[in-house]
Amino acid sequence: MERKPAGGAIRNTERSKEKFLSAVGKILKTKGYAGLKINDIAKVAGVDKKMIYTYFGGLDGLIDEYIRTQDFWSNVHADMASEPIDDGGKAFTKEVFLSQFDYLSKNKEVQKVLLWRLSEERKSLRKLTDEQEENGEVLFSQITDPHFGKHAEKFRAVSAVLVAGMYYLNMYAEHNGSIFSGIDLKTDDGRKAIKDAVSFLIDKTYDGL
Amino acid sequence: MERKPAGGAIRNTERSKEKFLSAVGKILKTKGYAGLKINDIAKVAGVDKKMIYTYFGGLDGLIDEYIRTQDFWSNVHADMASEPIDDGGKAFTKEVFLSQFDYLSKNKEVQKVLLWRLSEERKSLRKLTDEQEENGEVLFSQITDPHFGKHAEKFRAVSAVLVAGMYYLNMYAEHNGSIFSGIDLKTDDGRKAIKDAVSFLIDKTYDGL
DNA sequence: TAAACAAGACACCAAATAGTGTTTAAAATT
DNA sequence: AATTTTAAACACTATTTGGTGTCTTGTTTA
Repeated sequence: MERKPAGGAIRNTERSKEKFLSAVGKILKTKGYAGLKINDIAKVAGVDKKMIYTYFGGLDGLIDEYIRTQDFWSNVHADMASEPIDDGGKAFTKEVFLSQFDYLSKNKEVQKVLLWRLSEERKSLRKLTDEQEENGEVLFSQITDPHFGKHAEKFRAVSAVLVAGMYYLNMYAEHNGSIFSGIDLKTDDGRKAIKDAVSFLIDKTYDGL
Repeated sequence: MERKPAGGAIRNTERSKEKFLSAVGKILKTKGYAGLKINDIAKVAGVDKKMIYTYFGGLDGLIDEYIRTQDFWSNVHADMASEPIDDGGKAFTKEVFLSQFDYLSKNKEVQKVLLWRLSEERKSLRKLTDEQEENGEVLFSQITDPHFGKHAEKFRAVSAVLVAGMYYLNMYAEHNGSIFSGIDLKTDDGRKAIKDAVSFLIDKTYDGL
């Protein structure tokens, strides 16, 4: 019995699966999670929607597999210990936060995922959130908690506000008028002002805690 | 001709309009903007959906009127000059920011509007955003810009990050796992940690700019 | 009180949407 | 080469959705 996966030019399970998954990404990027209708996905993929049921058990299965297989935050947990840390992680924290900010502004897919997570309850998204939280936990418990000692939680709170702020501002720039607090988030100057502010606040936190 | 608006116990235009508008609010609060389907609104209102077309010209008209007639940010532009300002607006800014944070956590409707604005393009929502921006502009140009002089833009950038951060954290707490950077945003302690951090960052900004 | 008006109930249509049954033919197995 | 398997097209159903036409009857006006 045991049938080999189709490797032909016309019928090919793996290739069709890929087409579906990439169609999900394409639609998510352009229309957001609300645009993930099964008919449209099939149309974009160029494969009959029936296959979504046979391959993934349905729309939910496909979407969950998409979320599971994408590595949205690959940039972050990249190189933790590239350089020795002797400043309590100040430079490293700045680097992580600011590169996060730029990464997000470029990557519309991740922006949509952020929005998605705020809008819809979904196990696979929750898992994504938990993993991200675990990831951050490494930075805190390994590097900044030891440095800040009894003020460790305060630093975490500052981080929360800064990261959350950068998340929101990026989503805002994409969808709203782009001007927030009089700063044009779509210009390089505006974005630099935000990054300088974050940098400044990190400095002050390291100085003043 | 000139017919008086129906004031009967059974048929009453104004009352029905109100029912529709309040149904929109109720659904928005519980299910978010995606739940604003015309059939469901009519069901919640207890009035035939046909009336939505005759009164508001359709679903969009109803929704726009809802947005127009609600005063989501009434708490903010309340009392600008309650006390004399001699600290460059430090106390006032803190007060505005922190009360904003608490207000948002209590008011689910406004949370949904924030999310809505990030998700859907809509003139009436855009207008809301612009009005809010104009409102903030008063605080900046009247109070903080003069105080910070050439660093005025830097303070605006800091404000942007802090306000955006508080927006995001409130939405996050409502929908996601509630723990962000190791801080439980649903507990009083966690929320206090965030507020302390914001307060701390404002202090440092006033000290250090 | 009778006539005119309009609120709104009810039934209907059309489009979009998720999901399934049947058939075809491409590719693997024998 | 014949047979079996199954990828995938096609056609279909059911449900949800927005939107409209018609008729009844409460309410206002004359």
